[in-house]
Amino acid sequence: MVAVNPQPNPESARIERHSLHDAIVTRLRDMIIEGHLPPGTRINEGQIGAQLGVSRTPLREAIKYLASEGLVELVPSRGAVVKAFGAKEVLDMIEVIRTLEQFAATRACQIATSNDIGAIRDLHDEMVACYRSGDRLRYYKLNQAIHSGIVALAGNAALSDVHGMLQTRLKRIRFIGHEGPEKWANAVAEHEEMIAALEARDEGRLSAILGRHLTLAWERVKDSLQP
Amino acid sequence: MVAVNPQPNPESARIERHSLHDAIVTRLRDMIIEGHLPPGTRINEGQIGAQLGVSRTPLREAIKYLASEGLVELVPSRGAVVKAFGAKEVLDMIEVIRTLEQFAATRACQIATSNDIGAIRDLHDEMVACYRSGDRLRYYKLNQAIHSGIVALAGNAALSDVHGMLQTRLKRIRFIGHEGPEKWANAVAEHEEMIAALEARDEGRLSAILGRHLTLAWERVKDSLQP
DNA sequence: GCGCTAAATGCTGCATACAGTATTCTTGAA
DNA sequence: TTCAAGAATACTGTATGCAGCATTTAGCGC
Repeated sequence: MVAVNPQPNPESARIERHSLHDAIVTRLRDMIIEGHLPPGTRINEGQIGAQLGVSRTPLREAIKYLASEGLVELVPSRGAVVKAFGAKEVLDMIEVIRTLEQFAATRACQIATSNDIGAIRDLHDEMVACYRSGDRLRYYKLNQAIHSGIVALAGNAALSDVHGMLQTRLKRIRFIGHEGPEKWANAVAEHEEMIAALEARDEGRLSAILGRHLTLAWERVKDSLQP
Repeated sequence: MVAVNPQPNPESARIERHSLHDAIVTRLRDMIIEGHLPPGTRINEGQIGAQLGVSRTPLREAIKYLASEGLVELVPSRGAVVKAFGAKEVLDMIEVIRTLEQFAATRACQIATSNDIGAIRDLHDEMVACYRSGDRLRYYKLNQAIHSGIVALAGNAALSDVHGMLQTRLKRIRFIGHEGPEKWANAVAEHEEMIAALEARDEGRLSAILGRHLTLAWERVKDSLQP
């Protein structure tokens, strides 16, 4: 059975010995995604370090890690700034994600077990419940988990890896996305179709729906972006 | 015109102010790719730092960067080890690369200018010359540059980004690949077809050839891998 | 009052120092 | 000889200090 976690935490089974590094990376990443550190912000090492209660050294290491992830940009002699994505860049990312998810869909329909698909279905049902109750944050996280989950069904670590990376870069932007109620309803309906196609193991249909879904995701966010 | 560099160095136009970080990252990466630091090796910060003539601090930051790139693995309290890829992982990476390159091929045939394609052709011709003269290292670098170049023709930064990342992880392995003379000859012939399809802007054919090419790339390397 | 220059402040980049943990070596007994 | 336990060593993880660069502010001429 393939791992399907909301938090793609590899080896979450074993105890966490001690890893300040991971803690800082995760914390910083969340601060960026949740908008505490808006795009364009210069990261002041002294200030953030004091805020997190750590010295500059491990903080700097975490920043370098996030720089490689593409969330921050390293400017020589001026530190790191939170990366800002323009409309074209976002569209590009979405198109790559579409390509990856469609590839994943094909594989998933071929090799996924019923249990695997059932796990996705459970996530979906939970997500629909959040939709009905208006729990936006939780809905959003489950939404991401479903997409990551389908990708995970393909059983390809490299695929999950790059997909997760692009998804992370887009997280802050997609969070803005589902604004209007009717758009939100559409998104839920699309997901419903997705799950149905997955359960029917209909590669072509799943692929088509995913493609459409991401096109609509683009429609939802594009107006809130700078050129 | 899209950038087509053997070294995918963004903004190589502007002067390099000072960036020990980049220097160390590049150096370390090369040491891993070229096999100076074989997979499984524990990176001794003191030793490598002394060897490169830098203190541990910037070296550690570079290591974290490469960890995010997937070239090294961070083991708590035991530092970093050079990541070793098994056969399945390599196959997975190749399949993702195939997906990405095929997507790129479609776009490239649509939007690339004749100049762009001419640049790729030049790289190819140079590569063939290296093949004839037996300049393996240069051949290898040009080979990578051609693949990166075609991807770059799609004009999608995120695509180039993830493709480059996976290609980097595979570099050391692919370098082992082209061993036998007849296999090498095959690879060159495939490339010839690729360029022809690109010049004809034949999306389908280019895509098919790229797919075949990567399948054969897998055939070339798979035997030299651990399970 | 406005623009330009220069001092002063703040921050980054790098090195070093120290504490804690893993690993290796040594010593002793079975 | 082999194994085990403890000491010694080596290395990682984190903090701190200092030098150099960027930015801001103050002073001065116009």
